[in-house]
Amino acid sequence: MTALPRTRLEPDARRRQIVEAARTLYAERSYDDVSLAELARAAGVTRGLLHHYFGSKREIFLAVMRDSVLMPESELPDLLHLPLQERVRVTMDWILDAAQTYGQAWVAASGAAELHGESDLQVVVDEADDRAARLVLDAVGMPDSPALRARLRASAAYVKALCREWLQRGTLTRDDVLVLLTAHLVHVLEAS
Amino acid sequence: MTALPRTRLEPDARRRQIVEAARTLYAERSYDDVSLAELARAAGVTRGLLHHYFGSKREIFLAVMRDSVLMPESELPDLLHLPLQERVRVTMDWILDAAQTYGQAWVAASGAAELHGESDLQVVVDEADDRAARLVLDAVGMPDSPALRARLRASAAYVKALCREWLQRGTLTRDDVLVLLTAHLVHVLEAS
DNA sequence: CTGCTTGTTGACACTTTGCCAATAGCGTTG
DNA sequence: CAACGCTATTGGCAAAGTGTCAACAAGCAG
Repeated sequence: MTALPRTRLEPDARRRQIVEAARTLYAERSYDDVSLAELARAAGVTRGLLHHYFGSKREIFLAVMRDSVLMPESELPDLLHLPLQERVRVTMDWILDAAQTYGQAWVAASGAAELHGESDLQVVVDEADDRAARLVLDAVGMPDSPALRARLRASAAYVKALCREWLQRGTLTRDDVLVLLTAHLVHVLEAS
Repeated sequence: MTALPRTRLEPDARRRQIVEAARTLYAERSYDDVSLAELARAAGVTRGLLHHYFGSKREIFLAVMRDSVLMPESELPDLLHLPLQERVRVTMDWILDAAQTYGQAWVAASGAAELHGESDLQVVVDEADDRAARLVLDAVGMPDSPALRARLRASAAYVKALCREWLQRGTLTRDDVLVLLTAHLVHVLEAS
């Protein structure tokens, strides 16, 4: 191994680079199949640096999750002139697009659990679901409230599970999912 | 450490004993916080034996999950004389009881994910959801079909997410959950 | 009592994580 | 332009963990 010239980066840039390399590895292999040594090699740095920036292996993993699990920012047009049913349908349609395009990790995050008490990962996923709930409320133009948010957080799990049936198992079509979700959300939102 | 007398057990009994000890530990601490050394101590055996029976640490974890994640067998009375809405409500009521009594792990298994490709844990949870789907179909007396099962598997994620809001966060009441679930499932089952 | 089957152990080899003092980019200053 | 200082980066050490295997012994059969 010929010693490479060591290059100095801004902390932010380095962090991003590491997270990016980690995301690539974690996309195909599981958490404990990927060692820090391998991750360091893939990122082009040494193990010491990983600890310097993230403190622990787990923390790197969580950093990857934190931004894999978030939905992209909504750029929906103003829908307030449409009836509720239609607002919901358009919003869900947008979400399904997002799931198909960016959401491999987001969708995958629904199923199995590294459960057991308040898992650190659980916290990350919960936060993401809460954001998704607010996003939907904003898109359909309904007032926020704790009770409604709780219902929508639970619905987020349903959305992800349906997307998994559609994208990973092929047991449902995109249209199946859209129809189910629209009806479901209309009901949840109207019951408030 | 005074050497304990070594006792010889039937393989099945030993396996159960180990899984039981592991479940207790995993109930409070996460997968990689619990070492095999500690697990062996808790089970009253040596590390070598753990590997002898399960082959790897991961396999022990999965064994614990496999029987934590299953719902108990249904012992519902025959509901076929009732209207669909009522059949669903009784079934959901029974599921909520089960969740409250046995289902800490089952509920927890909804949220965060040890995701990434086809995780081994994902497979276990999927299998459990599929069983739950069949259980519901049987209880409400509807014919099985791949499309309907797919919908119900996705609904299983929704059920668990609602139970988490109820049991772990306290953001919904048991009755909230029951009402939401009954309406949801009636809709899913009728749309077939 | 002797021998056999097989559940069980203890030690060894290897991998991995975490830690820390030493090194060296790169911008700043005189 | 040369010396300096800040700090990003490295390399090696120590502790802990997992997996493997040959040897040991509990309980049963003859």
